[in-house]
Amino acid sequence: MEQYQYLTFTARLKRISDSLLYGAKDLYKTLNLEIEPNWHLVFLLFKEKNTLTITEIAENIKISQPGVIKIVNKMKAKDYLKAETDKRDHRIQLLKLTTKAKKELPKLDKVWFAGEKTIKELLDNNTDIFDQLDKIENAIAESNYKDRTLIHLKNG
Amino acid sequence: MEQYQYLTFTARLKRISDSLLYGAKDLYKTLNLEIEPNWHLVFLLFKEKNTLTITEIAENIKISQPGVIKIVNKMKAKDYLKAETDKRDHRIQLLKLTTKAKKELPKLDKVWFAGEKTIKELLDNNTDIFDQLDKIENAIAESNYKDRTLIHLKNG
DNA sequence: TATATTTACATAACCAGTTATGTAAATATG
DNA sequence: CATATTTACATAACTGGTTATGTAAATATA
Repeated sequence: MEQYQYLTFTARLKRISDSLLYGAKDLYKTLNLEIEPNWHLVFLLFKEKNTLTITEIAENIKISQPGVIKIVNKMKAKDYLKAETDKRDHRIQLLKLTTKAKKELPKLDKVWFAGEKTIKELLDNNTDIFDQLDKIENAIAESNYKDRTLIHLKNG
Repeated sequence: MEQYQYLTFTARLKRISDSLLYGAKDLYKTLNLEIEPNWHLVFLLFKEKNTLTITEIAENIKISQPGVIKIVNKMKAKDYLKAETDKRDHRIQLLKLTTKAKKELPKLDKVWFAGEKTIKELLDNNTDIFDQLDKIENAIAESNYKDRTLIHLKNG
């Protein structure tokens, strides 16, 4: 399949991201941590702001709002997040880190820092791929896969 | 989150691959095609060999064997693949393209070719990313995310 | 040749997202 | 000020993979 670089691109991205994801799950299990992959994205946001809403989290970590609800509910269930209703707008959940979360954060930070080192290593300290991913994301935002492909089909 | 390039890398790969995946689904639906994303990987293999087994497909398209079973079962249900049992080894399914598949293939090839053009466009004709993905895959194969991260944790 | 191991495929349970849709509260509009 | 629209969150159904485990057939070994 090596000759079909473009046609295998999407599946390849999924395979790599899956491999890192399952690796992280496995790591947390080995370390007896109650966290899951990608929760660190939420924790990172709380470094800059101590109250966040579902919508804010979704916008910032670029995961859909129902996706964020699932993450937040799991984090609540493990006592890492607590919520109170906004007094001025009862639709809004004001989310905060719990005492447990704050207490565990230094330990978790160490694990994420080690994970960051791994990614650096895997990328061989070459940051070019970030620019390339930027370009891809921007190009998709401009016109997505379906629209572009329909145009190519039309133009033969 | 822009400052956390490494920590957001995995989620980013998933997001891009998801976006391309859902785009392809949407495209096929619009074109009233009964195929699904990644089936083209299987079709591509049949260009070189007219009989394949589940295991062979899994090895070549680098999807797990249960994953391939799901794809193959769906392709059978849509009458794109047929199977007969190997007479010498009754565990083995010998898979072949159906008449319908062969008949539709020229049309499908056009769609995949257009999709290939889109990926080229999104990558801005820059093939560097393929080499970078190679490196990442090789590095993971050498030592995976979990093992590497445990070492980094240990070494402080 | 009986038993242990390996192989090929099948099934179950899970995973972390997605889209589509619903509900209730807040805001904008006629 | 009543109604329409928008917003924030919730829920359902689905996606395309994954890992773990099971089963039956084939092969290797004692």
